[in-house]
Amino acid sequence: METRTLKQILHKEGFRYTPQRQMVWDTLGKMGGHHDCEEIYDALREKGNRVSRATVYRTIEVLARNGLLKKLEVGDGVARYEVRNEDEHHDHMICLETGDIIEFYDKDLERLQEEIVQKHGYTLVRHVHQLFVRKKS
Amino acid sequence: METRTLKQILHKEGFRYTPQRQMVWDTLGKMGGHHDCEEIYDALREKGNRVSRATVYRTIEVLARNGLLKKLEVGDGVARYEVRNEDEHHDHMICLETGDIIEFYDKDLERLQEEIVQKHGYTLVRHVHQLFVRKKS
DNA sequence: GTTGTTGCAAATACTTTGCAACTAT
DNA sequence: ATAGTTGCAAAGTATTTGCAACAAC
Repeated sequence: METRTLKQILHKEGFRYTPQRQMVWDTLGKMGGHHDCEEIYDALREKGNRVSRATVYRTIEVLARNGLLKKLEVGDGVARYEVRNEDEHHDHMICLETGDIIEFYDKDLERLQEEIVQKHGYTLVRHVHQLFVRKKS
Repeated sequence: METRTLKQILHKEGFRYTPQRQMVWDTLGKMGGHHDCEEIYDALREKGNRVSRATVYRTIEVLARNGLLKKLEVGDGVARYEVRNEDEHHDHMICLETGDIIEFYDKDLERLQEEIVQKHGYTLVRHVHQLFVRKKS
């Protein structure tokens, strides 16, 4: 149940701990939800932090590579990120009317996917499951 | 069991029937599988057809909008397209080692998705389900 | 003849990269 | 001191768009 600090995690992976990385991480944590780099960049600048877009992109990449963030691509050409919660996996439901992104998890669904993949002689590494929906009329 | 020609379909939707659109459609049909615009463009030029990239992009868009093509985005920033088969739906399994795209369909999975969406008060419009896999070792 | 379509090149949108200055270790 | 990181602007990649010439209806 050890909660490592960002500094510890970065060091363990051979990366350096910098104020910019901490800022990006903190901001993402405070924002919650799913955000693209531009939003993160704007949020940082608004709070008076001096960071470059390039650093945001690079930091996001480092954080995602180390499992701290989860990348979400909805198909509009913009990558969004969310803080990854170790012990909680979920997929997304995207409302076509409002753009809302709703998280969901279904045990049976997860199991079924594994079975399908196994049946084909593969091992499941990760998956993307997005349900594009509309409010029930 | 009426198989409409591309010409008929386009006309019905208020679009014009042009040799370029027919070429793109034919090429996609002959190629089979999943291809991005550049591949379609190249295939066309190799066969001596004079088409512009812009027309390929625009034609693909028209065909996809009218349900003739299915767009597939794997997360590498390139949209791929495949000829849509009216009465056959499938999802994709992407091999991380070889890049192979395997199609699969599972009835239970489809049903389960519907249930989940309903449970949240929505209607399922479409979905993206991609399983990123690795050959069983 | 009208209006949609094409081709070209320029523009766009998001993301990546080269490089010199800088900073964590 | 060394090697990774930053910021900037420039480059990249995939895709879209303005517009004049053109072709479908």
